[in-house]
Amino acid sequence: MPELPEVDTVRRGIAPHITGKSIDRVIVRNRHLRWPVPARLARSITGQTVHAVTRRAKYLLLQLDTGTLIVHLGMSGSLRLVNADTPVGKHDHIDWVFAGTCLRYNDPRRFGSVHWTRQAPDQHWLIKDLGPEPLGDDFTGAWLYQRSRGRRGAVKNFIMNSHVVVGIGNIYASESLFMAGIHPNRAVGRISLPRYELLVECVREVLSDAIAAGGTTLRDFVGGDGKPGYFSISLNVYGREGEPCPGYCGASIRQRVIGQRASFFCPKCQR
DNA sequence: AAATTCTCCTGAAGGC
DNA sequence: TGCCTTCAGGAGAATT
Repeated sequence: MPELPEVDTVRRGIAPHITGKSIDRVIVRNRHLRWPVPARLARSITGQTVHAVTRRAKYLLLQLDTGTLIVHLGMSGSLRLVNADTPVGKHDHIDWVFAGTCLRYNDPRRFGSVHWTRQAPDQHWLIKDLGPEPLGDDFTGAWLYQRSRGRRGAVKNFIMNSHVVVGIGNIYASESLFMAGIHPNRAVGRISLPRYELLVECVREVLSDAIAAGGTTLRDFVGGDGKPGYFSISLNVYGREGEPCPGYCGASIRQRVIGQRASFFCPKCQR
């Protein structure tokens, strides 16, 4: 399931191949995604040039002449660069055909989405209320501390809340909290400012390491160059229930469900 | 307001 | 070519 590093890996993979090119044709084979693909999509954007490929949270933003395509990969979506004559596979929903290449959107589980807007992307309803980027200057320990006052939830749910900070999915939430030595179930109101400052640094390190390495995934993810984005990044705790803590503390990694999601942690190192 | 639950969907995994 | 059940997972929507 693509997390922010995977989405950014896709962005970097496709951008050089489509930036500056015009969309010759749009083929929508299956409109059924999380929200229906706009019926007038092809008519709206055919002939327009891609000026930039950027990212906000896990949304990919393709800036065209008169608006922006907002693409989300859900948990099983992928974008691949193929030849226009590459045989169409199951769950290939959309082609954006350019001169010499074709951007193909595939999403077996249909949790992804494609929107077209003439608004500034920051004004779009999917994006306007999102919290700060985890790698941006607005994401600070002071921000987390301030936002956590008077709240009672578990810190893992807190940092996965897109109104608090975007782009931290289930895998990297567990990894960041392990690195920071904070128990995922700890109440947000019972974490000090210095610990939030440490957590921010750990989130940044985990995400930027993953971006540098090309993104992590468990399955389904395919990079913009058509190669699997999968790489054996050393996840310290995620999926490692029962294994020894990488901190050599002698304890073993535990799993429990927090906020309906599997969470992995060391019961000794994380408090 | 904040917290919790529900929802979409397919394919993988596991039991038999 | 085995069939059936269970379940994960992003994140907005609905509910409490």
